[in-house]
Amino acid sequence: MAVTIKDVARLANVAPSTVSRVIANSPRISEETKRNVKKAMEELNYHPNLNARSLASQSTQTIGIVMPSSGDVFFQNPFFPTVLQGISEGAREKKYALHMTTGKLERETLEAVTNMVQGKRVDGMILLNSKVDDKVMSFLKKSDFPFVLIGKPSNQIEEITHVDNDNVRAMREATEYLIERGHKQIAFIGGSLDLMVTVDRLLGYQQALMNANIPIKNEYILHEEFLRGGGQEAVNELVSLKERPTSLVVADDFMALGVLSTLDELGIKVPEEISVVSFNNVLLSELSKPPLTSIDINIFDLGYQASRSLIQKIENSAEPTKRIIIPHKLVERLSCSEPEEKKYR
Amino acid sequence: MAVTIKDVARLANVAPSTVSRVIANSPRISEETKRNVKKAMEELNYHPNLNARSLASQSTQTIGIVMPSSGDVFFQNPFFPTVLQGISEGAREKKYALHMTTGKLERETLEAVTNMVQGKRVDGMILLNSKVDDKVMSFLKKSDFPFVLIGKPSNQIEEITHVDNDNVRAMREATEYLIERGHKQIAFIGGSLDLMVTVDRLLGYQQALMNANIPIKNEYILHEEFLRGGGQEAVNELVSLKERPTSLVVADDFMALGVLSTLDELGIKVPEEISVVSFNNVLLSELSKPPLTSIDINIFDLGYQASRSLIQKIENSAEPTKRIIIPHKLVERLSCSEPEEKKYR
DNA sequence: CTGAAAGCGCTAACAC
DNA sequence: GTGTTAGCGCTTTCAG
Repeated sequence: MAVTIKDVARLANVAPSTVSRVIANSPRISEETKRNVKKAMEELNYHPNLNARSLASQSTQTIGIVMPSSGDVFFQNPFFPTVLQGISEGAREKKYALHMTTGKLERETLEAVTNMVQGKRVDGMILLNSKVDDKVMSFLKKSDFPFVLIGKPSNQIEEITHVDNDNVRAMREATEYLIERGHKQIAFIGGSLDLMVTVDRLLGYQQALMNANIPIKNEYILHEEFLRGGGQEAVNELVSLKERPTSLVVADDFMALGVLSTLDELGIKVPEEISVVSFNNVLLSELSKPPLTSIDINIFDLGYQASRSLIQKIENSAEPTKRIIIPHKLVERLSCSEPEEKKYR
Repeated sequence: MAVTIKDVARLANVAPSTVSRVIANSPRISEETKRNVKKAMEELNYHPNLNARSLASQSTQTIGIVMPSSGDVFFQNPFFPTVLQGISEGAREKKYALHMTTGKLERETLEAVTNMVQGKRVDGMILLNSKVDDKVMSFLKKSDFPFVLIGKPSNQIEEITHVDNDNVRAMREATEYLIERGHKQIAFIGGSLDLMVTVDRLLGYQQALMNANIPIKNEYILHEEFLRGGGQEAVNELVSLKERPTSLVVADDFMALGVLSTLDELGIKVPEEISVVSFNNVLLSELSKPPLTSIDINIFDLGYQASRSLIQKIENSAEPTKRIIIPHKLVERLSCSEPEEKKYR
């Protein structure tokens, strides 16, 4: 059996509770005994049993994450590891660990979450995919269990702490960027309308067009899977239109990559014939041909702020509900045509 | 306070131990009481406290993972999420959860691992990056704690269960593929020699050349970071050689992407002037221009088999040490020139 | 087949 | 400042 607090206590000639206090770094312990106890711990190579500690103290110093179900396309997208990296860094700084489960079906996922929450395995949860009518979220809400959402909740916005970008504005700016470059036929390639991020971006797109008095055409608005395949299909539809768009806003770099490669196969030149602005600015947007002009949404920060604010909430239950907006930035590369003025200079 | 086993026991009119037996699905409990107890659990919405259970039973049903330190380039590479997905799926099937920590420095990582192992947070560990002289690994070995390595250990191969590809053969085949296509000036762009995967692949490369009686030139062998930046630098070095190589084997698709884009900038055509074979076959190898011929090493399976064999080891400590070799496969695309015969046909 | 009781290793009142 | 003691909620002998 492993070395316990009692062994340490015996060796240091103190009571177990004193050892416990030393671990917790209680202020009302004399420096001397602290030293003694620490020496004893070293000597025995003592490490606290975290299960026992969690059981007694009702806290785990662990954050739970609902991963996209294995097999989910989300895994393929660089978004996931990056946001995880951010979460992980925020947790590490506060000495929290990460605990994750997957479920294939929504039912399984819910069960896994219930287990880890009711089973007291974690002190709080970070949710990644804010679906409309999310069972996991309503469970957490009902249980009054600390959680934060990355993305935007579909309802009860004011009552759910979440970390998000201003996707409406971001997409408006992306679209305006194209409008400034003289484009009027701008198509939108987004993900599923079940996702709030798509809803917001579509809205931003429409706002930009309206502000510029450009009519909104339904055949220019496409919804595809957040994956490269989506990009290909979308392009095929768009180029067969009689009024072919001269530019595209694409909701994800990965999709944009599919778009680019399909356009290339069709012999359509970017940016000469079609301009493309995409989202996320993951590494590969720099390596594509041409390099993609992309909105950097600071994915890492999304995760980082999520774990920080979750930990705040865990450690202070009076912490108010918050909405944290992570700034975005348009990164210009070579996938868009130059504005008219420049051309004629 | 949450509902406990006692509440269930009271409602079902049995002893707490009986409830416990029902949870464990003990065979020596009458069907009737089982039903009664289960009904009571439902009624009270009972969920076992996993910390208490772990404390009493000395098992956690969770697997620990050492993540690459946040900030590590490894995170950027699609390898990581894919292997994680495999691990996660293997764990899910056996109802194991995942627990992860990061450390920035090796010291921090070791401490985190020590905490989770000695702290009894996990039943076993999966290690991802087999470095030469790995402290974490020697700690686990010394503690006689179940773990499996993804990759190849730098020593004590026979004593460490690991899941790996046959990287020597894989790279030999990649190189032979180029030789068959008439190439004699073949350069090798790999990662750091601290990584066993690089050592193996370099060996395979050299074997192929030797078998074909092609002299091995040191200036054709480059080691760069496993990231796109690496690819760019490597190309710059290689093209400035007076005997410029006609083909490249690249240890990673991401690097290969950097290679491709640099070659493009230099106006060097692939595959006409230089052929490229790369490794991993991640999604983007299909989307590059030209699409990359790449060795698919089944990253998902690497993770999947790792968690499966870890769980076997956890559940049966007599389980022998194993070496699991995941098959690879060369996926032909368009980044290599055709063999001579074909050209003249 | 089921119950009683002794821990698992730690924390947190409550004493002194 | 430090010790004593009673749990945290579960599993697991040992009886019967």
